[in-house]
Amino acid sequence: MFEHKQVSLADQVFERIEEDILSGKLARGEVITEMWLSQTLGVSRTPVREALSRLSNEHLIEERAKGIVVLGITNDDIEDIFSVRLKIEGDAAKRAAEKIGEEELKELSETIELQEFYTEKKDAERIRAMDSRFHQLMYKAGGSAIYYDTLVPLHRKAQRYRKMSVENKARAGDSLIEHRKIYEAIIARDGDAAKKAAEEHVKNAAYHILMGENK
Amino acid sequence: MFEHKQVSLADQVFERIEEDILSGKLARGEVITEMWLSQTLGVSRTPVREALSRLSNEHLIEERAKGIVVLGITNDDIEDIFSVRLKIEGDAAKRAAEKIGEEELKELSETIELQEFYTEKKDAERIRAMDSRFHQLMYKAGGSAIYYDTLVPLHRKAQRYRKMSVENKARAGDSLIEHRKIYEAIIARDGDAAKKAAEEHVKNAAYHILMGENK
DNA sequence: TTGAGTATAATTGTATACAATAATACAGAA
DNA sequence: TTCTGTATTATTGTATACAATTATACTCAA
Repeated sequence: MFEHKQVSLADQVFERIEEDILSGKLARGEVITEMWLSQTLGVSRTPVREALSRLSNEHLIEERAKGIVVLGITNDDIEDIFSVRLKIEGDAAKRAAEKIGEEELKELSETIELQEFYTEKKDAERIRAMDSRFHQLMYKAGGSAIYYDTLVPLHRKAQRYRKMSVENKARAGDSLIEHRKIYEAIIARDGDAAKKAAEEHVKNAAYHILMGENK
Repeated sequence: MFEHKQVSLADQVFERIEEDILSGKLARGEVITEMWLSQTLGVSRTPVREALSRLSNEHLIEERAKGIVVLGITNDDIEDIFSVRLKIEGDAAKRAAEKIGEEELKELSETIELQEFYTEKKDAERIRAMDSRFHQLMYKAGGSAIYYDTLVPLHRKAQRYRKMSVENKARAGDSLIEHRKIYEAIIARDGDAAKKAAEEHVKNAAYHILMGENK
């Protein structure tokens, strides 16, 4: 099924550092060096540099003359992310409903099955993975590289931000229900319903993550 | 003024290859290798790889097992780019009007002055540079890294696509007028007017670039 | 002729070595 | 003490060397 292409050290390093930044393990403002990362992670500077280059593109770090300063994301960033997603994710869903192929539909269905399974087992880590997979499949199914590339990093950042999004049981259950609703609209090839459901889903996720901050 | 930070070989290589891809010099589907680029450009593989990594992030190339395949962008991509920009660039302009600082305002003003100067001299290359600068300053002035990072690559791609956007004199003049209108709204701190002007500008650019294709 | 299997070579992924640069510490004078 | 200039050192930028992988070509048998 989900064929795993050879995952390079650079990829692993990227995932690891991104995770550490978004989860807050690497604090905003902290200054680190390539050598330190290289030694800590037990790889040479080459894959580290490649990972840092990507992180820099995504504005998660800033490469200074001497040392790398961790930027991470702020609550304001999260607000902006949902502000943007609110405006375009609906259209991505609509396109998905109109263009998705049989194979992708099957993958989407399987992803939801697994999400349900892990939600019952309360396996937060895998719930997150399925959430990512669902959204990425949906973005991809629309057939637009532009929408995909625009939305994927936004979703990644929002999802991993302090592990807030699907951490608690209530939200995990709601999220599953909302995914199902989007899926149903897509399989029915109902673009408008998919758009509406996706927008609702984004709105709820935004509400949860932003309100959750103040608890 | 516009302080030029040390520009690395990797940066130069990135610019060069991006330009070659977006202008069509490197054709869609073409397969190239790191070594070939390295020799052609007269640098080692290291900066080439760094540049390729970024290009890959932007979906302009695809790194295969053996060789790199040029993706570039299609007319459909251009449509999608304007579809997205149409939805969010207005808000970016609105935020700019609300949050811009004195220093940035001055830069914006100077950029328009220069754009006018180069438009009169019909210096297409520099007109493009000023167009980029204007938009990037506007995105930045809004104070949101998310909007900035989302919009900059979209604008870059649209602008360089086969050098269509500000190539002919008529569009260059209109573009200048539209920039002025956005600028006037921003300096008046009128968010709604800025939003409207920016949306109009995007709409006109889209019309020009998409209709221009069919001539 | 065609197909399978294997050897070869080309290409990428990673590590290391070297060069350039800039921040820091320190010394010395005012 | 405080400021300035210089030397040192830490860090990044680039090149090269090495390892691993995979596509391609070739050989040999059916």
